[in-house]
Amino acid sequence: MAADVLDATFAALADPTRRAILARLMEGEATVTELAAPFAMSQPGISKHLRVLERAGLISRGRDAQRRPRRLEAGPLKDAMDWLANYRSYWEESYQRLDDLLGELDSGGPNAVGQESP
Amino acid sequence: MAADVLDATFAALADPTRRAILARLMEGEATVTELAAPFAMSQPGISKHLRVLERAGLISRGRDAQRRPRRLEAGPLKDAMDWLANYRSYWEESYQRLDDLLGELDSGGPNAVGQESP
DNA sequence: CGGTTTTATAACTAGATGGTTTTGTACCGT
DNA sequence: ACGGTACAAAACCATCTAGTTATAAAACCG
Repeated sequence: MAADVLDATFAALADPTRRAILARLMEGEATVTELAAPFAMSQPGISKHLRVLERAGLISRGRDAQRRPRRLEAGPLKDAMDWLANYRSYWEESYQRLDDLLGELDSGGPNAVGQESP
Repeated sequence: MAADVLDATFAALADPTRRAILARLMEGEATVTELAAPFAMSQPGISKHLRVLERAGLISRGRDAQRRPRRLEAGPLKDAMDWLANYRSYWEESYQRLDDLLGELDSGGPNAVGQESP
């Protein structure tokens, strides 16, 4: 799982405006002006956010006359979620038991749970 | 779900060094020097990354003599994953059908899938 | 006490980010 | 052909980020 894909995805998600844009796109395609409407921000400001989302592969651009409707592309979100899923046991009920278990296995040091290839 | 929590969490995850540190901490507590070892980076550099992770609530600091072992705190990761889970249907097989369905329900506008409260 | 280990802090730099205003470009409608 | 709408691109600015080196502080070891 390429590191820079996760880099770009998480970085794109680290901004509330961009997350709100993605949320809006769950309802379907939307033009730039539609996407800009809810925000107290200039249109070029929104376009910059859209460029970030696009470079992360989270949205794609269509065309309809002058309009360039954006569409949600959720693929990278799956990659992000897959990465996070490695940590699921650490926030679940069974956390303490599993943590202790790993602590005891520590001497052997097998990569038991899952890791990012560095 | 507070926006700045997600901001800090996703921002912290957007760096491969920090993700690798979290992966390392899955195996259990580790001191700063242990965490720094795998990287071609100065110790203060690693300490800065640790500060970012700590401010995002992703790690905590213990104490053992001079050492300040870090421990994984996975809580915020669950919040991040919960947010991502809203998009699950958009990368799954049934995506197209579900997307069309939402498009048709659009007029009524019930918050069917889930959204960030802005 | 004196030296070593471990970590933190400060000061600095280069480059990225998030926003602005201004301007340009493409397409529509009349 | 002309004016308006939709978007993009450029230039600029302030702030944040990721790294560095150098230094200080705290606790151990002998």
